[in-house]
Amino acid sequence: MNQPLDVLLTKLASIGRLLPEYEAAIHRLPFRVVELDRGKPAAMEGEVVNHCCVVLTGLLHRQKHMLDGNRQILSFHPPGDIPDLQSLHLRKVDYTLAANTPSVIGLLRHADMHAMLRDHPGLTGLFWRDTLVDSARFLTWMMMIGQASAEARMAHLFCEMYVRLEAVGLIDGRAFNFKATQADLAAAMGMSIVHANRTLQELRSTGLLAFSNGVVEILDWQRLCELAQFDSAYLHLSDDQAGT
Amino acid sequence: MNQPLDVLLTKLASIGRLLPEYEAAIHRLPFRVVELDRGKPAAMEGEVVNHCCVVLTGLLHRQKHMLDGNRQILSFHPPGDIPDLQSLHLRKVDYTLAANTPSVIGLLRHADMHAMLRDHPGLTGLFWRDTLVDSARFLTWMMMIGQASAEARMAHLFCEMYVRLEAVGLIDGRAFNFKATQADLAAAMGMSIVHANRTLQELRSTGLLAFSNGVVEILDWQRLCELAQFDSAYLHLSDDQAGT
DNA sequence: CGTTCTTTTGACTTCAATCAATGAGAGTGG
DNA sequence: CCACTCTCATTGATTGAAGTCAAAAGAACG
Repeated sequence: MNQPLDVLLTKLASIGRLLPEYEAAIHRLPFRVVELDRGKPAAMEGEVVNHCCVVLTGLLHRQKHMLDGNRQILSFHPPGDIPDLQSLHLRKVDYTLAANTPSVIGLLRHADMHAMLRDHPGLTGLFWRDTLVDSARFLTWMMMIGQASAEARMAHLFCEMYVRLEAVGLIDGRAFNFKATQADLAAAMGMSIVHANRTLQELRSTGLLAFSNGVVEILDWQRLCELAQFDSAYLHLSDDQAGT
Repeated sequence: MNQPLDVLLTKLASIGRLLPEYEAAIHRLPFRVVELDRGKPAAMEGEVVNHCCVVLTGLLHRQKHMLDGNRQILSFHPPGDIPDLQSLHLRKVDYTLAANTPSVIGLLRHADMHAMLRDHPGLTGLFWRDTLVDSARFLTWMMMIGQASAEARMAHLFCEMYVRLEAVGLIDGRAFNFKATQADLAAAMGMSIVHANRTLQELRSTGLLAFSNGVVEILDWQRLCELAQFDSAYLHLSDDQAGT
């Protein structure tokens, strides 16, 4: 059965135990499909929402603006993610969620999700866990932005995208799609566009990766991880799924 | 009734609706009191835990180390916080939780908490919400570290501490205890110690605040907020507590 | 009181931001 | 099909913010 929400199931299975009962419940969930052009918002800072969205294809990102207009990209969201799952309990969103690439999303009504979670408390734990993994990624990003060199930061971002996309089967050999512009990368890593460009050139010239036209190819995973000081533990893929 | 966990109730009430039924359930929760000297860890990076801790007095912080030894302080936790609440569903912790000030904490066994949440699904929502507010703070920190000037970052930290401490009644006039060293502030804001020192001097000399011997006094809240571009919305105090 | 931790200062260096152009490609309309 | 416009990537020159190094001065603590 090839249904739109399958990628969500893959994602959930990658971070926890997904019982057949839960799969069935999720497949019963009503959703509305929406297409987004690049740059178009799915949720705006300050808005109060009563639905969340699951990424079906494409790539979304969250960003937050300072009062003076500067923006920080907080995270990227490949298919399978529910970037605004926290809106279930924090209905006023405090970031902008936008399409980084032309994307297709599915809108899930809070009411439907609450009903589903009420009937399946174990699924509540899995969704909660998903928001916690989200949070764990922020910890690592914060550490990288605060402490790592520009080169390490940039390398780390590519490492993370590689591992996360692999978890949902979106890696083709050693290459994957990542259409973020250099301005996006700069906003994500807290550096200027010019510096992002030069940092990328550094990574390319040392033969760690290729990146052009929105396609990344990892050329030396080993050295890339070393440079990035990358340890995928923080993504909590298939580690303790203990539960009670 | 003046019980050790009262400060936890105050904290929970500040971010959501705390029913009498929930208060009673929390007061029935068994816990073990532990005292921590400054610097002593309550949880270590990589450890698998089966309890979490509620801060009763003092101040804890979370920090994460890069492979090369650099550390980033991720958050500070005044009384009422459960800094490692996420361990309920992410049992392998990926940060170190340590006492920033000599502190007293209460250890809560996961098993007891799971049992309590099973009996009170609405309380599950409130605890979930707490972890989401935690996460929302990371978003803002990340934005500040990535985009703001050193002065704005530092000012923002003091603004946040003020508002959070006020929510649990730990502000004395315009002053509050905050015994972090300048090395801690530097590690929290992603800057060098020397620069943290100079940034603090800047804040003092412009008459925005006083800070010495672990006591902060806000001298000009208005201007401090402006400089920090501080907007407390991200702390989600008493905003939408909608639920289903 | 000596030891250790923390704060502060000055001098110097470097990483990264800013400013200012120039290319390179993709899409549009005449 | 070719100008025209956009956006995005790239480069060089310059400036500036923040890091590093080193040392001194205070505080805190047995």
